[in-house]
Amino acid sequence: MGMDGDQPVADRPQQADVAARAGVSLATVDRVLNRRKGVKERTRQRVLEAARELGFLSEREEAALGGERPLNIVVLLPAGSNPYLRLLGERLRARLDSAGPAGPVLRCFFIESFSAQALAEALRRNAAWADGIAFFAIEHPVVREAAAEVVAAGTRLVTIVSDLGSVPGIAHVGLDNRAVGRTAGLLIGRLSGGRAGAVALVAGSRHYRAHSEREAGFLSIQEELFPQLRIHGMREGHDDAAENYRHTLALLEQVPDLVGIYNVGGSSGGITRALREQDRQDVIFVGHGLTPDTRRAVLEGTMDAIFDQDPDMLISRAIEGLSGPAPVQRPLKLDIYFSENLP
Amino acid sequence: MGMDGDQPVADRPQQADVAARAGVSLATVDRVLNRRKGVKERTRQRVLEAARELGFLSEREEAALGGERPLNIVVLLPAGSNPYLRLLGERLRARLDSAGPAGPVLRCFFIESFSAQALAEALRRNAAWADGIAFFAIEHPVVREAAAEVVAAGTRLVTIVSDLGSVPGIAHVGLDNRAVGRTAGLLIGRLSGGRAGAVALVAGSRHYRAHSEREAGFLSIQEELFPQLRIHGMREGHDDAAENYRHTLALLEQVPDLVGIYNVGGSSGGITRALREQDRQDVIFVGHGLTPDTRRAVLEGTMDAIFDQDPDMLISRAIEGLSGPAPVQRPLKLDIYFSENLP
DNA sequence: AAATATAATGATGGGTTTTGAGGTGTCCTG
DNA sequence: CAGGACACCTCAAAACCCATCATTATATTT
Repeated sequence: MGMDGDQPVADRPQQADVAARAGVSLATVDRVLNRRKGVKERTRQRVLEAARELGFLSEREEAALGGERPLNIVVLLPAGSNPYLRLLGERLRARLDSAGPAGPVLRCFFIESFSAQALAEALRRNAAWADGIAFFAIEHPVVREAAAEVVAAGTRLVTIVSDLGSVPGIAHVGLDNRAVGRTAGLLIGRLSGGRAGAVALVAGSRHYRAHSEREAGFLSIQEELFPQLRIHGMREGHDDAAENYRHTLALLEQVPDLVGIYNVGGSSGGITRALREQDRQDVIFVGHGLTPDTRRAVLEGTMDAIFDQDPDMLISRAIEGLSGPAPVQRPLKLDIYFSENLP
Repeated sequence: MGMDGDQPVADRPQQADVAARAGVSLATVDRVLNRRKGVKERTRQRVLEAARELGFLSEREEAALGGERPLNIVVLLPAGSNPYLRLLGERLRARLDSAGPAGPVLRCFFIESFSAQALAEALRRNAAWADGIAFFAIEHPVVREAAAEVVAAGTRLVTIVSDLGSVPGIAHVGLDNRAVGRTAGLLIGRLSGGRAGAVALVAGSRHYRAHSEREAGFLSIQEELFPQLRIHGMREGHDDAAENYRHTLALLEQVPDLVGIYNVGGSSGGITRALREQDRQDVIFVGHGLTPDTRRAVLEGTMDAIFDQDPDMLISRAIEGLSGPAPVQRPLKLDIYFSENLP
C-alpha cells in the first residue's frame, strides 16, 4: 500500500512560517513578497531575512527582492541660472523616470549658491534620511565640518564637479581639473597662432575648488609654453550671465590686445553675448558645459571650444560611488566639442 | 532483500528524486518537465534547480527549459598590427573575464585584413552557432551578400567602427565619421594658424567606409574653410606601420611645404617615427586610436591630437545592439586627446 | 502636550492560482 | 507479460493574491 508517502516531503515553508519567524502578520509578508508599498524598510529586511533563513526564497529571488533595497540618494546643486547645472538637474529627473523601481530613489535640491552656510545646513538636514548625498562642494570650513559629521554618522558622501579636499571618506566624481585647465591653456595658446596679447580668465568663484584648480592649470601652462601671452587676472562672475556680460564688456574695453578668454565656470552665455554684440569673433573663447547656449555660440563661431563632462556619466558615477564601496575613482573623461563634432 | 533500493545503486535519478529534492509532489515535477502551465515561477525554478543538481537533465533540455541561456556573441576584427584593434581585442578579453556567467559569451576572431572574401567566409562560418556577430565591415558586394544571408537566417549583426551601408537589419556602432573628418580638418586648419601649404591624408583602405567617410568630411571642410591649404591626395597605408613609415618619408621629401597630416586609419606609429627621425615636429599630425604609441607621440609633441572612440563603450554598445531590439543608435562620442588631457 | 495627520501594520475575506494525490494509459525492458 | 517510469488528466484542498478596513505607531502641527 501507500509506501511512498512515508516521507512527509520536508514541507516547504509557507508564508505563514515566514510571518511567524519575522514576527509579523501574513499581510505584511504578503506586502513584502509582492513589492507592495507601505512597509517600513526595517520590517522589510526582517521579513526578507526570515524568508532567506527558512529557504523560502531562492537566491535569485532574494537578490531581486532584498539584495539591494533602493537607496535614498540626494543631490545638492547650487541654485541659480547656470545652464549646465540646470541640465544636470534635468538629466537627474530623466534618470529617475526611466529607472524602474530597482534603481535608487534620487532627489535633487538646489541650494543657495556660493553660500557655505546653506550648503552645510542642507547636508545636515538631508543626512537624517538619505543614504547618500552627492553635492557640489564649496571649499569652506563650515562645509568641511558638516561633511565630516555627516560621514561619521554613517551617510555616504561624494562630491561632484567640485571637490572638497582633505575630508577622509568622501569620494569625488569629476574631472581632473588641473589637467582641464592646462588643456584649455594649450588650446587657446595653439589656436592663437603665436599672436602676442592678453588672455583673460573668468570664473564663478574661487571657493569652488574646481575653478581654482582649473585656473592653476591654465596659468601653469601659459607660463610654460606661451610666454607671448600675458594673463589678465581672474574675475569672479558668480556663474551669472548678466555679471559675466558686464565683466566681458569691461574687458573688451580695457584690454585692446585681448586674444582669448577662458571661462572656468558656468553661464558662458553672458560672455558670448558681449562678444557677439561687440563683433569680436576674433577673440578665442573656451568655456565649460555643453548647453543650448554654448552649442549655439560654437556653431556661430563666437565660441571656439566647449569643455564638458557628460552629465549622465557624472550621475552614474556618483550613484556608483554612493552605492557600493568606493572603488578606483579615476577622474571622468573631458569631452571637447568644436563646431564640427557637436552631438 | 532490500527491495526499496536503500543501497544507492547509482541508478539514474527519477522524477521522484527530483520531487523530493525540490520539496514538491510528483505532479508538479511533471508539470514543470512537460511545460504545462499552472506552476508558479518560483516553484518552477526550484524544480529545475533540483533537477540540475541531480543531473536529471541533459544540457539541451536544461537550456530549453531554463529560459534565457547566455548569448553567444562573436566579434570579428581585422588581423594585423594595428594597435587600436589590438587594444580592442584586449578590452574584449578583459570584459569576458570580468563578466560573470550571466553575461553573454564573447569570442573574438581576427580575420585577414582587407580581404572581403575572408570576412564573408568568417561571417557565414560563425553564423552557424553564434547568436550575434559584431564585425568591422569591409564595403564589398561579397560581404554585403554574406551579411544579408546571415541576417535572413536569424543571426543578429552589428558593424563596429566601419559601417557596411545599405544592408537592412544591421545596426552600426561607431562614430559619425563624416563629422570626425570635418573635426580633424577644422583642427588642423586652426592649428596651422593661417599658414599656406599642403595637407596630406593617409588611410588604411578606401574599402573601409569609415575611412572614406572621414576623408570626405575632411575634404569638405578644407575646401569650405581653409582655401590656403591644398590637399595632397590620400595614400593607402593598409594600417601597417612600416608602410605608413615609407609613405611619410616620401611625403616629407616630395612636399616641401607640408603643413599637416591626417591619418584616417590606424597604425600611426609609422608616421610618427618618420616625423621624429626627420625632426619635423612642426608638421601638425592628427591620428586615430588612443594606444601606447600615440600616447607617447602626443606627449613628446610629434602628434598634436588623438581622435579616439572608447573601446569599452564600443563593446558595450555592440553587445547591447546584439542583445535587445536595436533602439535609438546615436553615434558614439568622439574623444579628443591633446598632450594635457591624456587619461 | 494635545490634536491631528501620515504611515505602518494587523485582521479578514472573497476569488484565483498552485499544488498534491490519485487515476489511467503508453511505452519500454527484462 | 509484469512492472517501472512517466505523460496526461481531474479534482479538491491548500496556499496565495489582493483589496479593504481597523488599529497602532510615528511624525507634524498647534
